[in-house]
Amino acid sequence: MDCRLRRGATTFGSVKTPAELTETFRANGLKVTPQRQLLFGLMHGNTVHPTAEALYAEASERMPGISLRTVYQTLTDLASMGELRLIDVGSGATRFDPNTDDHHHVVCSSCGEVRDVYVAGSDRLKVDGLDGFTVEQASILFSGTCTACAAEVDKVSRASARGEERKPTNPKERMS
Amino acid sequence: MDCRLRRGATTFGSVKTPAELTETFRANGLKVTPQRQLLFGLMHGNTVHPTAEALYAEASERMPGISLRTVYQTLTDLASMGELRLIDVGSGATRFDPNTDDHHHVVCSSCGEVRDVYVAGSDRLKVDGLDGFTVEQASILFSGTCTACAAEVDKVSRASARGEERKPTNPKERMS
DNA sequence: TTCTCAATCTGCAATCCATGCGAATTAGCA
DNA sequence: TGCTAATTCGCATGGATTGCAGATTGAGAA
Ligand SMILES: [Mn+2]
Ligand SMILES: [Mn+2]
Ligand SMILES: [Zn+2]
Ligand SMILES: [Zn+2]
Repeated sequence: MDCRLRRGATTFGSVKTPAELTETFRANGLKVTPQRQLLFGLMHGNTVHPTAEALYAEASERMPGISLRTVYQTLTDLASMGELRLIDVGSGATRFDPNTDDHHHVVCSSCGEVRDVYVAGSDRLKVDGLDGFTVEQASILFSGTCTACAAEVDKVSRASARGEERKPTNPKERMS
Repeated sequence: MDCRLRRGATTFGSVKTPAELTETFRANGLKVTPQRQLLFGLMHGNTVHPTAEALYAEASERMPGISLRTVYQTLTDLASMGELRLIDVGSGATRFDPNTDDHHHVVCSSCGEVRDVYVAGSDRLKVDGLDGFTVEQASILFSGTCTACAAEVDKVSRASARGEERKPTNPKERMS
């Protein structure tokens, strides 16, 4: 199937609904607690690739007192059941992704935004140096500048050309 | 040029020698200390993608008393001058790579070994979902099993078939 | 060569992210 | 309704990296 077809789809691909996750948890002998249900809901259709801390912040609004420990616990459970992917974009904290399709990511080196990208032909890459390695998986991380940040940079450089003050930079960044 | 030509080459590509790095440091107004020279040497031609701790261990043998802080400092300096690449294979600690060629990596999910791979055609990938993003860089991380670990697994499974004990697993692993 | 001082080194504290642990609580079932 | 294993939660712990400041030193000046 052409990956492009996925864009604009009204469903969330193979992503399970909170109700389905409830089923899955019970089927695996795990209890379904209010905390877990809340997190099922927060992750469903979530495309921002949040960190545990970010989810904890959201969860805390709806359920004051929920612990960060429980957020980590539940996310780990979901991941070990294959309902969630752990993403590392090199920004320090692990990001969680309910999209379990075969896809990759772009990260904005300015604001840290992470988006899904679908890559065609990644399995046909000519790779030299494997030297016996049995490759089971490939993950591609693109990095660059999102449209919003590009606009911002543009605005700033124009302002700078007018001799105005420079705006402060945004987040922390590492790995060339 | 065909990447394959790089294999078995007698030089280290664009990698600078310790002497050249000394030049570069002085040219940038940085002092050349014994600690830095030691690290220049330890990194030159180093293909294992060591962590800071690993380098610290090596460095400590030749220069007892050198501090981990200095190792980090020097590696960071080298990286910010573009003489070193920071690699994140998701194993927790950043790995340092004197190979500044355009290349990618394979990591063995069993023993953690990291090897260079040269990928042809990565710039011709069909990527969907970029949605305005300006991509400046793509890094591909392959993961799988190295030949040594594959042999080990094979040996173990054969032993297991004979009813013997199973060997313990190796390192820590995360991210599917 | 000696002087001088900014750059560097080192040890330790602090930070961030994540996990271990154990007492209190609770979901799910009899 | 009551039982009990699973879960929650707060706190301690651990790994990786950076901040800080006093002691040390490379390298240009005299
Ligand atoms: Mn994703
Ligand atoms: Mn490399
Ligand atoms: Zn951005
Ligand atoms: Zn291996």
